[in-house]
Amino acid sequence: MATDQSCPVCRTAEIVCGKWTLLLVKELAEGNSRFCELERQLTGISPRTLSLRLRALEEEGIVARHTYPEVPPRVEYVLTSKGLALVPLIEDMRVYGSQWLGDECAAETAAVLGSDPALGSDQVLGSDPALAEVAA
Amino acid sequence: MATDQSCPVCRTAEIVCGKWTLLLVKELAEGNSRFCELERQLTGISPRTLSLRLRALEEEGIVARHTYPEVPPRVEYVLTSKGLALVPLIEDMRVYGSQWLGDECAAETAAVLGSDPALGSDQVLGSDPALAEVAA
DNA sequence: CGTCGCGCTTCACGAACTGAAGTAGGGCGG
DNA sequence: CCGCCCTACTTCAGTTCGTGAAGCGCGACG
Repeated sequence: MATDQSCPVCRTAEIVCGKWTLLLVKELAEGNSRFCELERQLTGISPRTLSLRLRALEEEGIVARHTYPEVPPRVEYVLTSKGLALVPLIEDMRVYGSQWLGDECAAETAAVLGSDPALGSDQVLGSDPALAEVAA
Repeated sequence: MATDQSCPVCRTAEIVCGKWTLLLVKELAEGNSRFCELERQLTGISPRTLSLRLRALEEEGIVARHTYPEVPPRVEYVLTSKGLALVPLIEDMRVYGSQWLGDECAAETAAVLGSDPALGSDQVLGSDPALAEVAA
C-alpha cells in the first residue's frame, strides 16, 4: 500500500506477495479449478485463506468464478488472460527453484518419468492443455 | 513451511512471498547497497522489516553483507549470483505490471526518456552496470 | 552544545495467515 | 434410519508477519 505506484514491479509485487497467490495461480494454470481440488493440491492452506485469496484474485480480474447451481453445487475458478499472463513468472520460479534451491524434485521427476507420468504434471506447464485451451 | 518441498515453484515461492523481498532484490540489482539507501528507495518499509529481510536473504545466500569497519561504519549489501538469478523474475514482473496493471509508469517513462535519463534508471535493468559487474 | 545521519534494535499495534470446528444440503454404507 | 463423507464455504481463537514511532551509540557538522 505504501509502495511506489509509479513502478510496475511494485504494482505486480502487491498482487503477488500474498503467501499462496502464485501457488494458487500455478494450480489454476495446471487445470485444477474446483475449491476442494485446490485445497488438496495446496497442502497446508486453510480454506479461509483459499477463499480470501480467490475472492481477492477475482476482484483483481485474475480469476473468473463460475457457479453451477447443480446438485451438488459446483464452483469452478479459471484464470482470465490477465491471470494467464502470470504464468511466465511461475515458469521463472520453477527454473530458479530447480537451479538454485536443492532440487530433489528434478531427480525425483527424472526417476518418475519412466514409471508414473501422472506425478510429472507440474513440470510440463509450458505444454499444459489448459494453456493452449485459453490461448486459443 | 507446509508447502510441498518437492515442487521447485513452492520452494521459490517461500523465498519470494515476503512482502518486500522482490522489491528489495530489485533495488539491490539496481545498485543500491546501503541500508539507508534501501530504506529510502523502498518508501514505506520499516527499518525492522528491512533488517529482517536482509538477514533472511543473507541466510539464504541471496545477498552478501560486507561490513567496513571505517568511520563511520559502512555496511553494504550485494546480490550473490543466487540473488542475481532472481532478476529475470523481476523483469517478468515489470512486463506484467506494465501490460496489465494501469501503466502510468510507461507513459511517464516514455516522456522522461527524452528529458531526464536519471529517472529512467529502473527500466534499463537488463543493461544495468551492476549486473555486468557481478556477472563478470 | 545540539542536532544530523548511519545502522540498526525495541516496543506496541494491526493485518495476514493458521488450524480446528461448524454449517447446509445431499449421497452412501451398514 | 443413523451416522459419516463430500462440497464450498464461514467462524473463531491464536500465531506469525509487518508497521510506525521511538531510541541508541557513534562521529560529524554548525
